[in-house]
Amino acid sequence: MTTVLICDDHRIVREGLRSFVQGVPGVERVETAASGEEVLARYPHERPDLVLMDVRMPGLGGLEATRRLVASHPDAKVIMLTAADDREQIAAAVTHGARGYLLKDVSHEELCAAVAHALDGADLVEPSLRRALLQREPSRSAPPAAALTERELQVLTGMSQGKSNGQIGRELYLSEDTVKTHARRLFRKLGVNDRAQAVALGFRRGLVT
Amino acid sequence: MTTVLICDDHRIVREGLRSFVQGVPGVERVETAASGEEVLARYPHERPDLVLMDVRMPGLGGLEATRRLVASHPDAKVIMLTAADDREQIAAAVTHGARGYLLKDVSHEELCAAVAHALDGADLVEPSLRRALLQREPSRSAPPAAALTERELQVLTGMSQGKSNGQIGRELYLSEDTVKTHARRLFRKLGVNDRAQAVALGFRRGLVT
DNA sequence: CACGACGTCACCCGGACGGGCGAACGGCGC
DNA sequence: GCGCCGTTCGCCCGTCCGGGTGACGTCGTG
Repeated sequence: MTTVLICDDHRIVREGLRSFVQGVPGVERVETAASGEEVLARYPHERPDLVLMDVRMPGLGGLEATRRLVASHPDAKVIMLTAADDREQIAAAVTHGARGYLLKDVSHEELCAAVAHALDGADLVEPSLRRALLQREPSRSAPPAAALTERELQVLTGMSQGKSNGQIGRELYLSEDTVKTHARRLFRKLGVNDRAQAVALGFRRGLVT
Repeated sequence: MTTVLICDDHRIVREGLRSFVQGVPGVERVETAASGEEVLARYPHERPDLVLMDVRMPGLGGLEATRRLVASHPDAKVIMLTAADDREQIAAAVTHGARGYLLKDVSHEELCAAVAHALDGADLVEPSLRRALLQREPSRSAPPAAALTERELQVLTGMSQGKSNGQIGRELYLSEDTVKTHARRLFRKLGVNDRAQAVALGFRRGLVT
């Protein structure tokens, strides 16, 4: 029983993907989830053979959801769906444990091929994106793109809503000093040095919405 | 011959929408376009009865495309598709000439109903969004969403790239004090009080990328 | 058990930021 | 000509922010 689990917060995208994936030979069941949290909750029971996950989602983003899923289920196969041909996002997707990534603009054939290959167990990359990746300078050995912790993500979310450290602290029942500690740490991880940069990067990577 | 034209840069979304819309009684032909430019080019020849347009698209955004389309074809019916339940975006959609707006998370039934009503000639709003709009305080009679000037947009862009006021000033050949003046003004216009909020709003409104 | 990662809190300090205010110039429209 | 707007620049001041450092507790892993 070959099952594919689709995760996206937009019903339209879920249905679009479903109609695409249902045509793939070998796929017998297609399930859908509307959030990263839902995937984490359902995966242990349903054990889909492949997860198609959108990067950009409210709450747990696709990246973080994938990281956690792969951490607890190392054999999980995740293909990340990215809206834009953004090297940052793709690199992030791979470092977070995704087996592959697809542009939301893929053709029916490309998606079929990708799903089929992934079900075969092969890691894969979308051809046009592979080219984009290969074009990049091989110099910088890639900062490991450290994953944010739960708290750090909460603080970043607060920042993206324009809240001050004090406000974030009150909402999370923390002291302002603690929020500042989390802020410092997430700045380090993201490689930025102020909240504006952090917010911008958060949006670009789909950590916040 | 009732025709609906779907416009979105992601094939998956286009196909998802197509599968939704094709089920609507009365719709005989469903066309798709991948950009706002394509819609403007094809509309005069194909004269679709309804256009479903995504707000977030590279190049000509959905808002600008709608504005131009309605300017040249005042009888054009456009339903805007928004990803997030964002009052700002919806208000913008309406002021740009859209007859209605839908969340990308609509159910099949909601979309069918919306399309059917729009084809009937009625202006419409998505129920869950209407509620969100009605919940807002009726006190503030809507700040006209003042447009940013060229300079202000440049400063905001710099902010979204994590630059300090001094850096922005050096790049634009301005004094830091001048940058701060533009910053203060764009904060006022956007209704925020620090750069992090401004960056977040910039991303949400698509002012920066 | 010891170690590391995470979370919580605290202190100090310098600098960047944000707000209020004033001022001057050029262009545009009436 | 007058007024409005956008742009440019300056000053003051309070404050929040960001960096450094230290500390303590709790987990889970090795």
